[in-house]
Amino acid sequence: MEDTPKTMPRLDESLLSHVPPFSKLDKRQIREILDVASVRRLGEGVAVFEEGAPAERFFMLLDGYIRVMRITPAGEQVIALHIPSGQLFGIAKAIGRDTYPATSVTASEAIILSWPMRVWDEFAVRYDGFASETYKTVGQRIGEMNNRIVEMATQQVEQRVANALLRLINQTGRKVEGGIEIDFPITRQDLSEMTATTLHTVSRLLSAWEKQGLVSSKRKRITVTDPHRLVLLCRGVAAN
Amino acid sequence: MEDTPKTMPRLDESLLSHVPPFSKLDKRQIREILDVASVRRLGEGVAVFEEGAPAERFFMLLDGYIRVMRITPAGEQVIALHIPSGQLFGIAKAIGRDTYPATSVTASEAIILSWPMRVWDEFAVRYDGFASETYKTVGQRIGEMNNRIVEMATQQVEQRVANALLRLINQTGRKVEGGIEIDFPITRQDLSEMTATTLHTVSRLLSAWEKQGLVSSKRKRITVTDPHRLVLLCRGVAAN
DNA sequence: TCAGAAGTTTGCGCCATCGCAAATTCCGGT
DNA sequence: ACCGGAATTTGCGATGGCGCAAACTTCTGA
Repeated sequence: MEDTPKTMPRLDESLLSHVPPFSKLDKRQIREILDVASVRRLGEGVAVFEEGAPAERFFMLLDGYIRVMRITPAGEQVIALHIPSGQLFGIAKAIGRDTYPATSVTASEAIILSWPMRVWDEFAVRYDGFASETYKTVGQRIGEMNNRIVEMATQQVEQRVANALLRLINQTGRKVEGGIEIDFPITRQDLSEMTATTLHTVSRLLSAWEKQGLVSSKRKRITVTDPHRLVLLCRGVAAN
Repeated sequence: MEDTPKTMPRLDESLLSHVPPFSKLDKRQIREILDVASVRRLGEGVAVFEEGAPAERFFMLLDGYIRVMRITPAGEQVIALHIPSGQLFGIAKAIGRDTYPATSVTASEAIILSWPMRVWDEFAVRYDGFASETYKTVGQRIGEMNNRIVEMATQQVEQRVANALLRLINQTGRKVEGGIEIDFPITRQDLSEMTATTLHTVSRLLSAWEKQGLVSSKRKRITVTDPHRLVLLCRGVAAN
């Protein structure tokens, strides 16, 4: 990702033609949609919107990764999920809210389209499939959150971290020689904020797994070399 | 609740006139809606629908409480939330799903209206405010789940249980002499499944709090006698 | 009225995980 | 090439909360 510096894309119809909420539309309609969109290219670690702010725009991630998180009164961060490219986000309107329920930050360099929230209803009535597809997205996110809750309630740290890694390589994995790499820079700290543990514990786990040949990692980079055995860990099967 | 045996209500317009998704409608419209509804009176602990089942109907809780939960492969239960009367539930359609994402069970005696899911779209186009209000409900649930995740990630057991109690008395509390009682039967086990801990730990906490005059409890009944001091506990302030 | 089931309380030992601290490695900037 | 900050690793001690077990209480139904 951040290895390949992004150039500003031309706002071409092909950009959106494979994105679910827009995929049923014809060229003219996509043109209309792009005409009211803004594009931004952001570096890593840049906030797109903050929890509680009035939801004035909604977004679509063209390239890169977005991290959605919340911050506690005590200042601890909890990472809720990562959004891969091709998804809408900040769609407060779809859940009847007028403020953003969480903060979102770029997890890598990213290219983002956005529209003023007021065109939402217009899109919903004018473009067939737009509303229903975005509700599906909401449904998926709810499902993920649900799983997250069950996971945190019933599994222990090792399994949670293994799960998080697998989810990351599923959603954002890139094949490299020797395994599948998480496609954006991620620290032990980040991983700990995704799994409700500490960076120390994550570090210990990764070290142990590296010794056993399950993963290999550098600074801010993690490659899963043996996804299959990692799956076993998730089920609570001890890795010998 | 279960102390006052419920009688089957007449399907009267006034039943729905104060329920958000229907509150903007006139009598004739509510009449139409009731005409296609079924009513059921259920005892405590009865399943309304099961996770994964095709979402053939959606529901509205007229009286009582519903517990929404998931069951892990290992058979552990995790209680996601409680629904108070006056809310729609099982609204898979609103999140673009065709199966229920969780199991729901009556937490008390309950009276439930339901409609076949196929009338959903009809309601959405025909009745002003129906769709937008249900999306708000979805938004609220997402907010609650989010909070739950943050809570489990950052707080320890004592705070989580205190939080759960406060949430319960806010949503379902009933004033009694000496405090606010949770309005449906709830066991230590239930509370532990809401807070990702064990019934033993919950029992110990309640005992300790009872000694300090924060709560009083009998079998399946919990009364919060000093909500204010319980709030302090949530913030991590040690009791006395 | 009694027996069994269901729910609750409490003690005790253990261990997964945290918290703190210190050392080490890596990387970007000048 | 070097310096300083960021990220990572690892050790060690403390402990919150679990798991198991046993006793007790409260309900329900026959």
